[in-house]
Amino acid sequence: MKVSREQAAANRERIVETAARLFREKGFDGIGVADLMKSAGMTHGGFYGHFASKDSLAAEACARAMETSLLEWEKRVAAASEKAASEKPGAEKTAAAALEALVMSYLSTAHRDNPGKGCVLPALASEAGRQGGAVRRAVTIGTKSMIDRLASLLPGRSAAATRGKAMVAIAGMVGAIVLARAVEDEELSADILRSMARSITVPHNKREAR
Amino acid sequence: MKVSREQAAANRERIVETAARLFREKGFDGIGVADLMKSAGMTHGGFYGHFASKDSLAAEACARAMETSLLEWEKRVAAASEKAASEKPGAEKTAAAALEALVMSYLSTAHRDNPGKGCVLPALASEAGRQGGAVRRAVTIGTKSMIDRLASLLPGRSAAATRGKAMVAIAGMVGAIVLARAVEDEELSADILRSMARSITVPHNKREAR
DNA sequence: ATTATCTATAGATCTATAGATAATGC
DNA sequence: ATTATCTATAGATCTATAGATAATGC
Repeated sequence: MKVSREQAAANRERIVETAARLFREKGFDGIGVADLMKSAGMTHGGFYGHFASKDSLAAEACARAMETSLLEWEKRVAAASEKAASEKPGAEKTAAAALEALVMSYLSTAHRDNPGKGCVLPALASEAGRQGGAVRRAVTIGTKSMIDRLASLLPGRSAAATRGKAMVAIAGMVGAIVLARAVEDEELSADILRSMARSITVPHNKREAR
Repeated sequence: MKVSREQAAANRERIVETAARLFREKGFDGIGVADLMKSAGMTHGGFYGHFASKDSLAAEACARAMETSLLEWEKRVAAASEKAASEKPGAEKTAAAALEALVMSYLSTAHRDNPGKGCVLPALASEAGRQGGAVRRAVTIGTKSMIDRLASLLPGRSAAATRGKAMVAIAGMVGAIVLARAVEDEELSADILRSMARSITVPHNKREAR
């Protein structure tokens, strides 16, 4: 079963992508190397030709998943910005529209119900804290990027204030998805997502008007 | 091998308490029955005289941990209320003081650094979503109680609005602790906690004044 | 107080599964 | 990259027994 160099690279890639999905779905301890490889269409033994250990794959899969999420954010921001800019002018309005698009998609039931395709933080963050250094570093980098990206869309009097708002928003979104997934009560779950979305996107001076 | 009936009940109790701590520290899959029993001062074999399975213990430990946390909330609220009532009158001020005490303690570095003694939600929620029904039910009940308790301390024009605020607060606090624990950057970690505490306790019309 | 029974625990063991390695094949 | 295998560990079960509890007898 000799494979070309490209084929081997593609296989490795497939392992990483599969792991990124399955770890988010089942947790680091919820899926084994054998099942992982099976899902990627290979057999158990081949794994160690690509990775030093399961831990090492975990770190890479984490980093990958965070990068992918951020790329999706960019796409969403670009789409919403373009749409908003053509409708009503003003950089402020455009940023607000992009922020709203991002938040609504993050706090959707679709995201809640598909952890394998969603953000790493609500799926794995509590386990990541107990994981090895490489995983934690990936999470740290990804979290910072997300804070920065959100901050760029938020209004604020100072850079520090804006960054603070961004941290509050990210933590709120992560916590809302975590709780919405944990709770065994559809109504409550949806309510948590809705309340959080409202608190981030609706300016406070307009809050009661809605 | 000495066992009175009371001793046996005390042993069971110790297993539950030990599990409540170790599951929060290491995750459901991070600690085995043998090590658990060792930590509780017994040997592996005795476990199944007390519990049907590890799962069954997990559910009980979860429920216990949430109940304990809520009792601690009550103590903190009582202490802060008493202090506030003696200083400046008004039910509103008292509630605000109690809320602040609760939030500051939840979002402290002490809580962040001691998951074994802290809230179940940031410690286990992402895993709980994948756990059996009994664990999820315990988490659901606990989460609702926390929302209700927070709502009772928050101002709001309507019951629904207040409840929404409480959900936002809980999700924000859970997310902040989760991120603060996951991130490998002390400054960022502390900043997340601080920003979240500020966003919950400081009224928006006074936000910039600080 | 003595005897019989019950039961919580220790210690050994079983079975399944996990991560990892070695041998094999193309 | 496959297949077979190794080693460690996990949850769970089994057996024996110390010591508690209950029944019996004086």
